[in-house]
Amino acid sequence: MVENEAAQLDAVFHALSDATRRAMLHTLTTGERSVGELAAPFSMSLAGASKHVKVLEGAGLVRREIRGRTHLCRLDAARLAEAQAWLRYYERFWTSRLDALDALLRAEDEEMEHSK
Amino acid sequence: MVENEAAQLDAVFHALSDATRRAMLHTLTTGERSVGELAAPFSMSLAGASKHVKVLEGAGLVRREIRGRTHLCRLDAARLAEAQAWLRYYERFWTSRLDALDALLRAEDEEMEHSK
DNA sequence: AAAACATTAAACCGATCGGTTGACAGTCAA
DNA sequence: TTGACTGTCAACCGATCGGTTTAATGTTTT
Repeated sequence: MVENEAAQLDAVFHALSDATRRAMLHTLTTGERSVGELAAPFSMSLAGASKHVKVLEGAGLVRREIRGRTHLCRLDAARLAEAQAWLRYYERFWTSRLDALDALLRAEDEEMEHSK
Repeated sequence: MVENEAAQLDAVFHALSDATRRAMLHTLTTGERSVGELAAPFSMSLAGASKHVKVLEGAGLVRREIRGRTHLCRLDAARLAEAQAWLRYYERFWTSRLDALDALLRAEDEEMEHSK
């Protein structure tokens, strides 16, 4: 479905860029759901919701188990972990202010250490 | 530009769903860059790259300072932090060692499924 | 066998996307 | 002042998006 690493992230971030799909993922954190159950909260045709589920599945965020006439969906968070790993690289650019404060405090500690 | 919280996430995740824009963000981690400098690595018209920068700016990931005839861009990671905060809610679905093992085994199953 | 149910498939719609080209505007240097 | 430079804007293109409706597929119930 998705070949390389970049395309993987493309698919995951694109899947997450829609509020309906994010809500579906949130629902799935409380347990597995059929497509119909996932669709219920939205004022949208079932076919429309089904396409959202397919996007989530295509991004690897949801796995589907066909059981009789219902399709049971459950969350697969591994790809979310990859997305977070990507974001983690940028953590230092918003924790830097805290880091700077930390460094400042440590320098003060050291100074006090020297002067005592 | 972006009103509510959901639309905010929409914009950020959408901005991140393109490899060119992700690469631009990565470049900006090493310091500020003009639009031309951001565009240089890509075989793409300047106007095309300029539109990517605008998407990043619209999502609040980049701030721009117009300085003479060049537009200096720098990373603004606060919105990335919000995206990560969203993802953090899902951490418990992959941080468990059992979950990780489970995911691994399922991935192997899937691979065998594809190769048969 | 027939009817009800759960879901996808296909065709279609307008909007947006990622990209181009060409014209334009502001700034700097000769 | 005349160019060169940096960047945006506007119009356009084909592809994809999010959504619909209608039809079809397969499953369960009666």
